[in-house]
Amino acid sequence: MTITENTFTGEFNYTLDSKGRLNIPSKFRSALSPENDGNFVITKGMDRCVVAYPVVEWQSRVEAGLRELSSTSQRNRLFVRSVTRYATTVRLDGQGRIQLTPYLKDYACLDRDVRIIGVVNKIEIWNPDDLENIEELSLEDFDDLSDIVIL
Amino acid sequence: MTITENTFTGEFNYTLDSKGRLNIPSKFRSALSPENDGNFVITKGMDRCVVAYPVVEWQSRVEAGLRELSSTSQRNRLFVRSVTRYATTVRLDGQGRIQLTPYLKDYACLDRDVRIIGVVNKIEIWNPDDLENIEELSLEDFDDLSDIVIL
DNA sequence: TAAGATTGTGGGTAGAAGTGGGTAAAAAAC
DNA sequence: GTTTTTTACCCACTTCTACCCACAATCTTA
Repeated sequence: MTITENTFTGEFNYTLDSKGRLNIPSKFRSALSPENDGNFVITKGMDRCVVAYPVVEWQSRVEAGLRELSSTSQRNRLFVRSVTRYATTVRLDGQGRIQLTPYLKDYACLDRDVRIIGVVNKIEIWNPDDLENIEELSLEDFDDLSDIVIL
Repeated sequence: MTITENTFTGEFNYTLDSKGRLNIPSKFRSALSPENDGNFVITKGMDRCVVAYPVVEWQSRVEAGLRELSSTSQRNRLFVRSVTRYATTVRLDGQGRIQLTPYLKDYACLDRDVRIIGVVNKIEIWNPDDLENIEELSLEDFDDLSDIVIL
């Protein structure tokens, strides 16, 4: 089984400690640790959150996608830069924690309380307030999309 | 026989114990335990209930669909998040019980008394009072739909 | 009907998970 | 080259979880 088949789900509340360390849910660690070097890549997410990919996910999906983007349009160039320049490979410490970069901590307004959610092939790290304030999907939209994913 | 052919039916009353554990009807356990890792996925249901899918159900219906969705549109991102963040893989303990997450327990207003019903390919977990109220509302539609599904 | 098996419920406990802090090595600054 | 800051590793403590055993009530079967 490849690591890309692993799916991250669930929601977890943690706190950044005084040293700026962030715990990673133990349910997610197994997808990161053994054959996957215990490393993953953190960078800027879409809606003011921090995203974390297992390195294989990052390489196959993100890097591959970024390579496809034509760099003739300035819009694309800006996008590719903003994704890659803030991307950092991080490693779990002995207790399963990571260290966020100052930029990402600032970008996602992470102070002390942090909410981590699993989103299929990646992990998202949020300020709890921001996550709550994200506009909920309208019911019509939800129903439309539920045709694709039958609940 | 594949697990997807299994159909859940019936209604059962249980109680959440002091540790927050919830018994799963023994009639449902056989569809979950042996070849299916004993795991299933619990998440938010449509009408303030908690739904539980056997993992294979979840993977074939939900995961497969979610992976197809492009995350470039915010609408899609909201949808994927709203599905995965509340989903948790749980395992039956030796006595056939599961542990609900605090969020889902709160969402479905589950305190002590709990009603579990089988709904074809999934299980629904309800506050008994909520379930009764829903039933009353849908009574007038029952006859209409009975034309399609002949009982 | 009696005996055994199954099921629902409760609780103890070892180990895991989350959190905090000390310290030495490494990096950066002076 | 020395000092200061930062990082990473280690250990410690608390809380929580999962596993185990127990037992009464119900169901099954001989």
